[in-house]
Amino acid sequence: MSAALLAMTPEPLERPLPTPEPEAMCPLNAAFADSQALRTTVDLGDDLFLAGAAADYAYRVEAGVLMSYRLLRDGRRQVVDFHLPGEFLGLEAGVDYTTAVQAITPAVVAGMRRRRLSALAATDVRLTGALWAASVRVCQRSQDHAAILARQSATERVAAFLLAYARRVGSLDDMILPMSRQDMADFLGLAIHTVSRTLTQMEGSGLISARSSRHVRLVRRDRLEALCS
Amino acid sequence: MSAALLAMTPEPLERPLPTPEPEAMCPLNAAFADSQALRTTVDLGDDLFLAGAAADYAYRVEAGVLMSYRLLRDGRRQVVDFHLPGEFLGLEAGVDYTTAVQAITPAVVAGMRRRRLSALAATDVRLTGALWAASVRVCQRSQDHAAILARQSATERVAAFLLAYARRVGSLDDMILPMSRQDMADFLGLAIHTVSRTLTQMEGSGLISARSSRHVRLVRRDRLEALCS
DNA sequence: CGTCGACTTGAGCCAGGTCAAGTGTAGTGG
DNA sequence: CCACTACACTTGACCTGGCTCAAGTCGACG
Repeated sequence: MSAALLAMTPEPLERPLPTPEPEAMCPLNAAFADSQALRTTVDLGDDLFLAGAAADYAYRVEAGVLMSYRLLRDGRRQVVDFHLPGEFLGLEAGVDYTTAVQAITPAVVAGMRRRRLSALAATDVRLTGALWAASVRVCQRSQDHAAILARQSATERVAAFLLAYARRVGSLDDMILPMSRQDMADFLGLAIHTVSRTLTQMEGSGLISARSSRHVRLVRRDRLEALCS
Repeated sequence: MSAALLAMTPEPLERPLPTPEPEAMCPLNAAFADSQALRTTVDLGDDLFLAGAAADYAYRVEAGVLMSYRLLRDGRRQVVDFHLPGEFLGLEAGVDYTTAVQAITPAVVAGMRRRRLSALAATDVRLTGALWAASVRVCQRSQDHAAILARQSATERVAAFLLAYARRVGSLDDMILPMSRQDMADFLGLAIHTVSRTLTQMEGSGLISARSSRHVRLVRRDRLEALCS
């Protein structure tokens, strides 16, 4: 555990990706690559699992994009995070999942029993470290997210989101946003209208350009960065 | 998705602590009880460590209350969490701490090298599990916190905070809040004035009674609960 | 070409932020 | 024992960013 733990670089929303380590090197990827991991496709809009369900499986996103979310008692929805290929789901769960996970594009995931993962981890220190490190990363992301939600203005939130997402997909210029405006809004703690207006303003002032509503290009990254106080 | 609505119980902040297992039973407590853990006192207002420092140590709070926080680039402060006796600090860090930790009352902590903790964990599966579980708990708390920050009104936030804090200290009726109004405000993502006004209103409508500004009594827990949508 | 869902845009309002005094209350020194 | 200071907290007045409500507009698909 020590080595993997110390080698870890928890990645805040907006920090260069911590060296997406060579697939072969990451014990977690290795675990999911083995024959016991079973691939499932998830249709657009379908839930992979629901909040409150027994957290028996962990998943690796093989293709597509998913979104984890919670529903509040009054029906409001809080999007916790988006999940891109290569990322893991459910590692940081306790006994039950605390979020639901839904596909926002058609997706493929590799699922693995968490018991089996635990069993493997019991004999593989590097895997243990990787599991812990994965939780740490989720934790950091969530704290970064909280900081944005607590204090930032609508413009700052949207700018931070665009930059973070661009960084995650490794996009150099333009990118497709797979999520709806509502998904973004529920992630950023804003009304859908505010997200829409903010993007329109940003385009108006030349920060971004939008080929279509889900296809944007970050024209002035520097000025967007400047917005993320 | 429809089913998710029914399944969900996204109790923010206040989910029952995941079995505060008997001290003797928890391998983490055992680890910190050993001779290698060294006790330190932290004066009120002093930092135990700063954000960005090398995360060499993990700590267990022995006495007093501490607070973890981040400073944003523009000087705004985000309080990430409060830490009561028996809780751990720094377990979920990566290479560096991402928050600073400050004592909001005089405090005593037991510190332990994380390398040593890792070494112990390498030969003790139960300790490994406990470490992981601790990260998971931090992660959940942080997601709950994010949900509150994203969507709740000032009144909902304050109510959720009071109830969660009461539950954590196990208070039946009244309790001392060790943190300043500003600390609360920075935790809840509100202006200090809003926190103050909200508490005044709550007292006005009989939800709480305040013997002094930091000594409150939850008079109508039921109605406070009702506020946490 | 019509329909439907996703998105945009406008108008008005209000919760909560800002600015600016006040009111305790705990030290501290005379 | 009483000023005097300092800091934490409260309160008021006002303003504004973002929410709500209510139409549009756009694009995909039959």
